[in-house]
Amino acid sequence: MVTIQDVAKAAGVSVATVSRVLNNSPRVTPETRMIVEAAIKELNYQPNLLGRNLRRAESKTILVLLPSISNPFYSRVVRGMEDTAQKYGYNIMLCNDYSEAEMEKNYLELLKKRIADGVIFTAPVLSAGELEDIAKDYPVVQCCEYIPGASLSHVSIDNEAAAYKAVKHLIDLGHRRIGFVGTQSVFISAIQRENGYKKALLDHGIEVSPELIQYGNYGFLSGLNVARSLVKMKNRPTAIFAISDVMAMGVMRAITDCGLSVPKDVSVVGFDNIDFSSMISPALTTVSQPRYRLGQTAMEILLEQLKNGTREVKEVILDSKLVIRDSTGALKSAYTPV
Amino acid sequence: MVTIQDVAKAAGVSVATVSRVLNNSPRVTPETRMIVEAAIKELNYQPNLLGRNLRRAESKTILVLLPSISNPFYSRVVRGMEDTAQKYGYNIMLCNDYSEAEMEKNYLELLKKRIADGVIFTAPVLSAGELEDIAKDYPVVQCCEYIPGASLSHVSIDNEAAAYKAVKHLIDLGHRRIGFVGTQSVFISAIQRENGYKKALLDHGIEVSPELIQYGNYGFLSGLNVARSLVKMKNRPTAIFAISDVMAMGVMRAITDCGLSVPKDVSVVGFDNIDFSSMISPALTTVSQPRYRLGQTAMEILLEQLKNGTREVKEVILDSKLVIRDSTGALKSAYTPV
DNA sequence: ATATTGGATGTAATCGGTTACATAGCGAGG
DNA sequence: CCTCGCTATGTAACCGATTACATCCAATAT
Repeated sequence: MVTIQDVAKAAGVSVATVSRVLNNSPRVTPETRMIVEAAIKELNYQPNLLGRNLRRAESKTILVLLPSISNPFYSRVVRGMEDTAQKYGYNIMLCNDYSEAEMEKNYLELLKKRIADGVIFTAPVLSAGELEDIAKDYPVVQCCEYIPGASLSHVSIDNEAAAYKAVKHLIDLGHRRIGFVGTQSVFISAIQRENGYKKALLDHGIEVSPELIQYGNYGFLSGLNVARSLVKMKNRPTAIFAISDVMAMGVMRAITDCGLSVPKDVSVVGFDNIDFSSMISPALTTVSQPRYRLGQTAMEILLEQLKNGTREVKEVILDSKLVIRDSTGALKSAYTPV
Repeated sequence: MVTIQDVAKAAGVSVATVSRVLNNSPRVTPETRMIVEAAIKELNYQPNLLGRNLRRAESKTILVLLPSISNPFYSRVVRGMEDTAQKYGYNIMLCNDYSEAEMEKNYLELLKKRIADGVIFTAPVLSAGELEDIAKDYPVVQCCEYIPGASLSHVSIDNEAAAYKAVKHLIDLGHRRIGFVGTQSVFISAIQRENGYKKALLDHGIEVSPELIQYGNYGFLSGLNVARSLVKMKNRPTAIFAISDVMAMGVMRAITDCGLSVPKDVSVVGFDNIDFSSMISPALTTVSQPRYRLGQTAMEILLEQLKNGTREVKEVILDSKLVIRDSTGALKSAYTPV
């Protein structure tokens, strides 16, 4: 392995000078710089970052925790983080935590072991206290999901407003019996989306019926199962709002399995606008989040914290928008007055 | 930050002894071991891996290059790699190369910079020569895709045999006009799957018609566009084999867009068995690869190479299987004799 | 009692960089 | 001609671990 020593010897200078060239110090004569650069090229030298990072007490890598790369929602978010990190000379370490606290804790050890300088959570399952403990020692940002109580930076959308918009769209189409397919999870988005659903109903004089609210576990199959019970009701809903596209796909399947059709018999709205939501048929009406910008902003906040050493808590809310496709249609069974 | 020095001081021993405790050296009295361990716990000490790795000249992390985490095929593959790496005390560094040679080269610098000890490619776009250059200095394994010429280890399935099986299934159902939707890419899987398609036809006395072979770029939209031309032919195929599930979804959309139905009018077979292939309706008949084991095996080979310092070239072919779902059906327009 | 041995522990070199401080060399000003 | 000051470069300490080698001590052999 070629080291800075070899380069120094080859160039006939000291290691300090080589280091100065590497770090663009102005205290180097143009000629010696040329000589050193020639030697670097000649030997095909790359500095050993373990040595550099040890000395500088930094690793130039950021931990990014996400539930699983199989969740298609996060790919654009990650892209935003990647691009931003790269712009500032950082690498990211992408880790699947599979929504397991133990996994998250394991990966967080990398901070203490100096393999990473900071961490972005996308959907933490750790408690507010645990997160705040980390944040005492290291920069932390939450992206997408966040823990309301914790005094930690986060960037996210207004899930309640977004869900409100989605349900209002159904109401505007004439629907009055609107089912909800969600989860009883720790994630704030699930709670806020449910709140948005209820608020939209109430604001439009529609009663919230508990039997129309069903909980699954984010999966396709759970969406399917849960929706089946909705569809099989004697007085079934004419529209269903699901808090994720994958669950919405389960809902659509439940509907077609029962011999009904989307949107003719039941309209369906999802959430997230994953790529597949436009590939299925009928294409899914859903809520689109600014995923790239979510990741980008989170990374910028983190790197800012790292640079300044500050721990200022920033809360950023980005806009979302409803994408209307083919899975929603006007209620046509009756001329219900709006 | 608490260092090994602090622990040594707190325990009243030398750093060497602490290090020996950390590394389970037998040359430590049980009592002093206890004292040291108490100090470690007391101070909540974690060794700085930058120091350790520098000294040991290793990083205990493996680079994993994949086109993009948005490709749902790779999530299980990565899981197999992750679990295996973890078992042997390694971390993985997951990198999206977006099928860009420049990106791949950038990430490979991490090897020379000592941030990673070896690399697994899933779908390299670099040339055989470039890959072999890397392999001179570092352990390299190809997983899923590979470059036929290169003398590098790889683990993969027999794509030709798998495609053959898929097409034979269509033939067995009575289909004779079978379309092919593929890509003209650098990836061997695309070539082998096309070969398998052709071989299956020829082996069953069916002529290969160039007009039934269409190329796109792996995307949903390209699958859709390309399939549209197949479906609109006056003498349209009664079945279509696509080399990826995402393309197959495009194909299905093209068919339904034309007012036809799957599988009644046209049967469709995909490839990869991504999660979504069972969520859409009709559920897609497709080829399932042992994704977890692909990743696991690749990682095992890599770590083996790393441990032994050998560069033995291993070529592992795992089994695949056809998963028959609802997108394929018997040809019923005529009683074609088999 | 002394020499020998072997195991536990300590001392210090080392990995490959960065950087504070030391030094050398040169030009300008008196 | 000497001094001062500035700049380019070198020397060596340092980051936090590991580990070869040295040392110390107690137990055993003679």
